[in-house]
Amino acid sequence: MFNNNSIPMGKSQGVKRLTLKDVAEKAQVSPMTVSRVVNEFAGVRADVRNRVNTAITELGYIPNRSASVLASSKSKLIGVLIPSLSNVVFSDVLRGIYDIAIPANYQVLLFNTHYSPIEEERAIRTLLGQSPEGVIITGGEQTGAAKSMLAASGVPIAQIMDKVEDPIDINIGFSHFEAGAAVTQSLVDQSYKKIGFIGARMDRRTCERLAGFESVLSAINGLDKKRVITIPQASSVAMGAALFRELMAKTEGDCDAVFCCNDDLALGVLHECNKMQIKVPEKFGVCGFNDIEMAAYAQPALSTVSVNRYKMGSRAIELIFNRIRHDDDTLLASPNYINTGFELVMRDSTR
Amino acid sequence: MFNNNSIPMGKSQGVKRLTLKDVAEKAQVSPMTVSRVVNEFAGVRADVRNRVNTAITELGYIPNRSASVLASSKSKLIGVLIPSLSNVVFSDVLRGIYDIAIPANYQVLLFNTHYSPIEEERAIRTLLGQSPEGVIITGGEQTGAAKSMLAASGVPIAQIMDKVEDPIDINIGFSHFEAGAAVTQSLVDQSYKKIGFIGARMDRRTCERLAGFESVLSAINGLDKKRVITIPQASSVAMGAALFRELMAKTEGDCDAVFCCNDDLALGVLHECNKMQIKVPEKFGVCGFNDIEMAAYAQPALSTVSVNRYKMGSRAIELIFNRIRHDDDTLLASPNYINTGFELVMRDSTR
DNA sequence: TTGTATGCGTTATCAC
DNA sequence: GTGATAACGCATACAA
Repeated sequence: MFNNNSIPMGKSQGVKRLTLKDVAEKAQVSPMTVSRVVNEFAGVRADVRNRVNTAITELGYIPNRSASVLASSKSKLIGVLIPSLSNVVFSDVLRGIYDIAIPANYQVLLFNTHYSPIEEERAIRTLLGQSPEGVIITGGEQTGAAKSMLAASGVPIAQIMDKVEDPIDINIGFSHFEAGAAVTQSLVDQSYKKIGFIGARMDRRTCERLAGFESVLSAINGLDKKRVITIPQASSVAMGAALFRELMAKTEGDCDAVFCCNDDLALGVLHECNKMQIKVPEKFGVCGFNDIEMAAYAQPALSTVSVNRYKMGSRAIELIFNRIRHDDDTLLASPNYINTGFELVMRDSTR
Repeated sequence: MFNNNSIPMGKSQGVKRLTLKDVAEKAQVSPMTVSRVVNEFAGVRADVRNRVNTAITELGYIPNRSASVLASSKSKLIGVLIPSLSNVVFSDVLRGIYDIAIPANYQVLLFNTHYSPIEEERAIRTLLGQSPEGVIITGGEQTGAAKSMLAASGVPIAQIMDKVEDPIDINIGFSHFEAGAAVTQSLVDQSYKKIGFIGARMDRRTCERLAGFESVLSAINGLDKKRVITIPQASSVAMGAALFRELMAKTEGDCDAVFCCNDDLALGVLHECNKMQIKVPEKFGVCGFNDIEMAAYAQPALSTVSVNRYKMGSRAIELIFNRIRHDDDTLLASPNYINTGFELVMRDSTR
């Protein structure tokens, strides 16, 4: 590695910003008329509009949003708070959000909360200072202060990913408890007898999946806490491999299947099984969660749970837009809970 | 899938926003004093500051950024333009950016350009309306209008990912041509004789890698265009598998290695080789690009090229901060090209 | 250490 | 159809 350093440009900051007035003078109209043209108001004569538009392009005028927001209190801004950027799960959600927001001429202000309610609260404070017209936030574990700030803001709030017990406003997601239970029941049905659980990060949603897992196994007296391996750190393929080794060590191999809280971990488990020559799915079943693309291409193809990530994002912002448009019209307003569901995708890593 | 719809809240918009004056009245001081407390200016007596602070928390006051930006022309905003959100490459870059920006109390405004210079130009126009203090943008393929808007804005601009020929301001990245050439040379050195190339998306950087590939093979008379398979669509594991089949069909199997423009494609190729019982690396060599985590866990472990994605993001914003701080001090300013380099990581999918 | 006057660039509102 | 005026909420510059 080497650097090719050269001399900096040393740009000068003192670039006077162009305003409506500059354009107005050039086009021989009042600033107000320019404003009307910029905002594409109907009642401007064609020739005037043309004169203004050429002035705008010739000068390279760009409207000042801060002034506009201040004067009109319309920001065209949606705030989005997610716990992680380095997770396909959230990049898919984000795509869903952007794909609706951008064509509607809205901006997205994105905050990474790093799975911390404290950081989240700080982000919310910052966000609300920008007068967003809506907020999309992950899950329902906000601090009390955060929740009341959001509620007090008076703008539509969508809590996504998770079915939350006491939604602030809109809620879009699915029950991770049910999903965890469904996976576990499926493993039981495939006659695995000694089923373990591997989890990392252990945020609310992961804990719910674990709870679903435990509830199913408890009911049939099949729950053994030795087979539950969790860790607060972030998950990764490498972590999956490590946790699998821990599971095998702790149970002395007395385990014939594992439900991993996500596909990354499961991929690590699969890799480890290959290395240790453990036959999957005959001797050992592996199930992941999320159905990332790689799951279908693993060796053997990974059983997992498919969830509508893109849709959670896109529906969230659609509902927010509904609220924005029909704010005072309760009849036209939309539902405040949408279950995006989940689907078991059983491939070759389980029987 | 099913929905649990219930009755909406129907929030009222008419929430009067709290201002400095409200706090000032409550704390029995002037608005200016409140402003000083909010901005943590030194010269405010402790008891006054406390009175103001309690008033702020009691009322739940949140400063209006638009007004602040308008009055001070300091936005604490960095604009970031990337071509894709659903690509680990960029989520790592983003982490690098956020990890520096947020602790420095800066916001990031993120735009997805979808690999389109037209969308990019539109995004730039929108962005500049928000008075950002710096801009991070991918590569150097902006439209003429985009480039001049950026230059005219007078704020630091960092073009990242790629070594660009005529940088607007700061440039951080590496030569994809050199990287492509290095991979190809390595395959040649491992005595692969009939090397192919598989590429999707074919943006500037991918084309550069291909050019490097071609230059090395041409030099030794080993370039056969039949072995170059490219497609403009997005890449994915599935696409890698499909393109590999196409490569095999077009060359009638007369090919003993392939350089894939990224790891997703390479993973698809590997999967296909397994299915077709083609021995990797003995009969067929596979090399990817980017070194995503999964590469090391593929079967066999994937040879690839490691690049400093996180660093491209973090250095970019660090340099922008340098520019912001030392704007008028040319001596203290930083270099305007930084080569973040690359590294061949040869694993088991090549000899 | 604190307060007052003024302006930032835009839009709402009302004249013309 | 177009223009004048007064906010919007805050920070700069200066006065006290």
